[in-house]
Amino acid sequence: MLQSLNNLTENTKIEPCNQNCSYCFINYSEVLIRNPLFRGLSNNEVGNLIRDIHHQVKTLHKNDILAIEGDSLDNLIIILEGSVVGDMMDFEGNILRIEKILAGNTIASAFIFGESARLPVTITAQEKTHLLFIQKEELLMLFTKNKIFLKNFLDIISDRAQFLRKKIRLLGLNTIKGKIAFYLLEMVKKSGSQKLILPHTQNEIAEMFGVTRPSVGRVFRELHNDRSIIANGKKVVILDKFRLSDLLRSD
Amino acid sequence: MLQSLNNLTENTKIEPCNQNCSYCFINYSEVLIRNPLFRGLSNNEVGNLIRDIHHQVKTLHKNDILAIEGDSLDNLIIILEGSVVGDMMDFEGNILRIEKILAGNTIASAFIFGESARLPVTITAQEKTHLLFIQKEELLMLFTKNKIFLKNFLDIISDRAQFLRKKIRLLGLNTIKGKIAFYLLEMVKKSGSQKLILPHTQNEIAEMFGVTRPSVGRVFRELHNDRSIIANGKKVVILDKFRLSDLLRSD
DNA sequence: TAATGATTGTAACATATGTTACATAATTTC
DNA sequence: GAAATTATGTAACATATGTTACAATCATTA
Repeated sequence: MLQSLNNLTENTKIEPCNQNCSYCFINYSEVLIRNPLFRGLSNNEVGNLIRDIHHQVKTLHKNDILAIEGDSLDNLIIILEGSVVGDMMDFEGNILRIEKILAGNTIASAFIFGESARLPVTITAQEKTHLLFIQKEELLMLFTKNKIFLKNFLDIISDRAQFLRKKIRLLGLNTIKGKIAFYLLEMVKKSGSQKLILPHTQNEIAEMFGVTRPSVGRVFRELHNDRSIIANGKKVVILDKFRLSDLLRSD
Repeated sequence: MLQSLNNLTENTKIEPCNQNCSYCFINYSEVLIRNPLFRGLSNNEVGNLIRDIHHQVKTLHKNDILAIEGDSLDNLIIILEGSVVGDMMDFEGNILRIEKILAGNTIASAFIFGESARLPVTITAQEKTHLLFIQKEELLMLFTKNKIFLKNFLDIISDRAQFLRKKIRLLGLNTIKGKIAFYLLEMVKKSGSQKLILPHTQNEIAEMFGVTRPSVGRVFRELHNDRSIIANGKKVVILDKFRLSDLLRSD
């Protein structure tokens, strides 16, 4: 942990780009083009947008901590390569994992403005990760220069709000069994199959919902015993999708 | 309930304004001026902004339902007078009260854009309420015309995101005792006194946190018994603020 | 003011979840 | 491939919370 913080100081120093940087455009244009922030803009337009602003690139190594929940947030942060996770933690060490964020997405974009712009979560790199930073003021300038860019940003923010809404609903209205049912149904949706190899350990699932690992195991056992699923470690076969849906106290 | 829906159809019909409406400006400029959306703009500028766009005013009576969670959201909605509450409900009738919103504020502003712009909560009037609607497309136009307006909107959205973040933290990392402690400490902060007359029934508090009313009563009793508070109906005296803080698994 | 409805207090019991500990199996590292 | 580490399964017990019910008190209405 202390070592990670040291790494942060030494190896993740911001590399400022100059005014007409082509490094980012050449190296990351593919990623940026795919970013929802630039949807509907041509390569040329994206290039111009980036070149016109002061941007910075930062590299994180696996397990590096970019910032702590509550740190001030003055930039839009785009993941160029790699992935990070966002966690909430309390002083007893309990972890609530909010999200894993992949390359091509932005970090905490809904939190950049406001009377006190602070990071909602602690950001940790899951692997070697490259991040592009755009200062808030530059961002505002881009909004006035390009309406599509502005609309894209607003769309992203509202999608993020929907994500937070879903989280609140899940945490506020569901039992652990409901939460696991939600998780399994999401995995089915993602993989398009009732036969799953879960991409998370029970511990990770527990962190997603702010519960304990043995409780996660217990719920899997109960679902197995009442024939909603066949559970064998990470291998899960969904037997009764409707019964899972019924566990989910949704709309 | 059915009666409320009928009321919605008959008495809350949108009153469209014409192109140069001065009705809204004359009647609601005081409220609008105070709205964070118009912060830093002169009366003149606010008047011009409103007059230039197609806006509508809608009236709700007490207990009228404006819209159901999941309904499509095509407008920015500003509360001119009155107040509403936003609730999430599941199919078993459990209610999670997200917020009471007062005049001078906007409803679900963070959710207006996005790939599927939908209301995050069911909106119910607490009293007779006047709402101003600005269509999404008009809003976008206003952003390009007035940078201050755009910045204000972005600030509001980020404040809303912070609100949602806090909600998630509270729901995901706290026991009922922690949630009540949070509630009491918030009331102390609002009133500036350790002697409180709570503005909510136990049932309302239960809805705020998605728990049951007897559990709320139990927690009050336990806090009373361990001398953190003196609780006598809605009258609460905080005896040990630090012990309450300790119950709150916060940062 | 009396009646009615809403709120609060609380008990007994049931259910859900956390805690702790240990054994076994699976995966990763050297 | 062996050793070390991590993940999973699970039990026993403790604690937190929900459910149901009823009595007492308070607030509102006629």
